[in-house]
Amino acid sequence: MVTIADVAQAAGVSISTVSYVMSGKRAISQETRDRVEKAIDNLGFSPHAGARSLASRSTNVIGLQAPLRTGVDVHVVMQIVTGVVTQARKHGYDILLLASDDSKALQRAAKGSMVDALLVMDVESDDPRIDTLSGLDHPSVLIGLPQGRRAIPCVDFDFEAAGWLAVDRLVALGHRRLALIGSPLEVMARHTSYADRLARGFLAACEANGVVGTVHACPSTAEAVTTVADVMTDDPGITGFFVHNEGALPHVATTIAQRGRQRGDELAVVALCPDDVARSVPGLADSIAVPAEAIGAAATDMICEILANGTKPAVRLLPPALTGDATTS
Amino acid sequence: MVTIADVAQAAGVSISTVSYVMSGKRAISQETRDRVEKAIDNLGFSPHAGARSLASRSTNVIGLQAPLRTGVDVHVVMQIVTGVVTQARKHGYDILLLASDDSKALQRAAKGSMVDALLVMDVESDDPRIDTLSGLDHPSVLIGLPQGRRAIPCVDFDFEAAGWLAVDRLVALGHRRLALIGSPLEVMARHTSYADRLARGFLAACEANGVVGTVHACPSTAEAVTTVADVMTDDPGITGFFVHNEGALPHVATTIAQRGRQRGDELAVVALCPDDVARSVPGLADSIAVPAEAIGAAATDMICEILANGTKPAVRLLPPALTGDATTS
DNA sequence: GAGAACTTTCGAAGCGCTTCAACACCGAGA
DNA sequence: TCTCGGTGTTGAAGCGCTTCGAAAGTTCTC
Repeated sequence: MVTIADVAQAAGVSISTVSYVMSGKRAISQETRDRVEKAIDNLGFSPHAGARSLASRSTNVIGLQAPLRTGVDVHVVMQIVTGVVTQARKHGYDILLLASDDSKALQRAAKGSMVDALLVMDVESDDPRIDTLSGLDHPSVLIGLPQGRRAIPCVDFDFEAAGWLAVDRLVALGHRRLALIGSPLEVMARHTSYADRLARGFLAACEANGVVGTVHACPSTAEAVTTVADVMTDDPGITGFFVHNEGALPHVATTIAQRGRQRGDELAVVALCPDDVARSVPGLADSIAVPAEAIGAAATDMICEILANGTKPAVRLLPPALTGDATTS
Repeated sequence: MVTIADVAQAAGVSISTVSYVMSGKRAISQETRDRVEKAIDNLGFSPHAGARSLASRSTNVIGLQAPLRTGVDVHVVMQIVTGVVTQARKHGYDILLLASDDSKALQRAAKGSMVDALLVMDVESDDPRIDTLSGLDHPSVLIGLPQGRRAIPCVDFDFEAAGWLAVDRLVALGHRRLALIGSPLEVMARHTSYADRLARGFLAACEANGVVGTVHACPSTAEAVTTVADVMTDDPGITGFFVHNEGALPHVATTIAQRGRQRGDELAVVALCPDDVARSVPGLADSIAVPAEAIGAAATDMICEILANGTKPAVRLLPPALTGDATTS
């Protein structure tokens, strides 16, 4: 193993000079700097992460607690993680993936000085982990938006605004009875933050626009077909659909298209999902993109800024935007 | 911050005694052990990961290079990662998620002493990373099965055997003309290890059984419908289908079921995908499970064993098994 | 009853790095 | 010429832990 001492010797300088060349925390003459950098390259030196973290009291690692269960929104989770990992590297950080989604895992990482900060995904309304995080002296950022006091900074997509946007679009297309085909029942039941916010925005917008809107839970499997069929049978007047359910989307879109053809109706579907998912569903005119990778990147930026400047807690919501036909019409 | 010195003082023993209590590397009397453990609990001590890795020259972290791109098989990737992370914790290891999928990332992690070992997913036939790994003095395991010399241990699902199993099943059901509806063209084109192996097993089994088998690339979007329709039109004699394409599966299954009803034919579909994906597709009688989480766990077990015992490189392929109706019939 | 053979505990030397205080050197101002 | 403020560099003191060699105490064995 090549150590900083080897580099120092090769460059004919002291150990501390090498350290200062690497960190840039003190002025070093160009000449010495060149010599040291050449020695580093020649020897293929890279500093020992553990030694560094011991001496500097920081690890350059961020802990990420991601919901690794298969289920709804695998694509979204994956893209958020990608965004986090990629952006973190740009700030010089690495990502430690925490195994379980409980408070213990967070404490273990923090108290063992394995990470400088924590990023937590899939937060529920009054998640016990929020208290845990407050008790830690490591900064943290939530990806999601819990209810109540917001002691911890949050980053998320603005699902409420997305609800409004979808309704506006459907109303502009002339639809007066709208349905939100949403997350599976269990997700709605446990009041997952985003499902709640989306429904709230959707319903408020319907009311503001003077149109009728209903919210329907929907399994994210092929059974979605039944759900949509039921909705359409129960109220044949519904002509505008807003779908937020990755797994169900293809089934739902197909079913609605078929029915529309059968009935000779002008039915419209606005989907809420990542752009590439939307593109894989044929005949989907309108969609609102969930900028999953951007969410991950934004959360990472925020935590890096906190680490760098010690800034205050904040909430950041990424605004929704229509893609597809709507943008060109 | 609570250090080992605080614990030692509280327990009235020396620092090394505390260390030995934690590591178990030397005999400590029950009495002292109790006292030390109580002190650890009381003070809420957890050792500093960096200090530990500096002194012990091992990090208890495994680097994982996962393909984080969205696309085919998100579920499979996610489940493998879950398997890795979960199993790693059982062995006392944490997972560092590498950002990019190139050799640089591997070297950075290894040479910076950030990890004890490396786990690499999504390996292609002659992947440059294999040479990189050989050059490192960190052990590594591939999740996948590259061609050629196998200097690095590999763990994967036995796709070739899965091809045989599917054919056996379809033949047993009386089908004499079979089609493999496989990965998207780009995956087949770059000769991704698993796609090749699956086709090889499928075709060999067809020949051995004296039946006709053809292999078809298939987009993993709704366009899969067209592909299957074409296949069925081109050769109406095909009655047995083997589908390995997560995204396409629901579309393919539906299309085949419809056609079967229209034509009054007994068509059969065997799917190759994780169990829960299979369950979400209605009317899917037979499926061969891709034990994605088990693959991740097995790879982790292997690397932990190498770390612990310095065992030799090996290849481990998890055998396929039928689930669904077939298991009960 | 003395030495061998354990068992249990401890002291101290690092592991490779960061960082502070201090030093050497330089040209500038008095 | 002497001092002063910079600038560039260094020595040494840790950071918190592991681990080796040895000491101290205990039990056997002949």
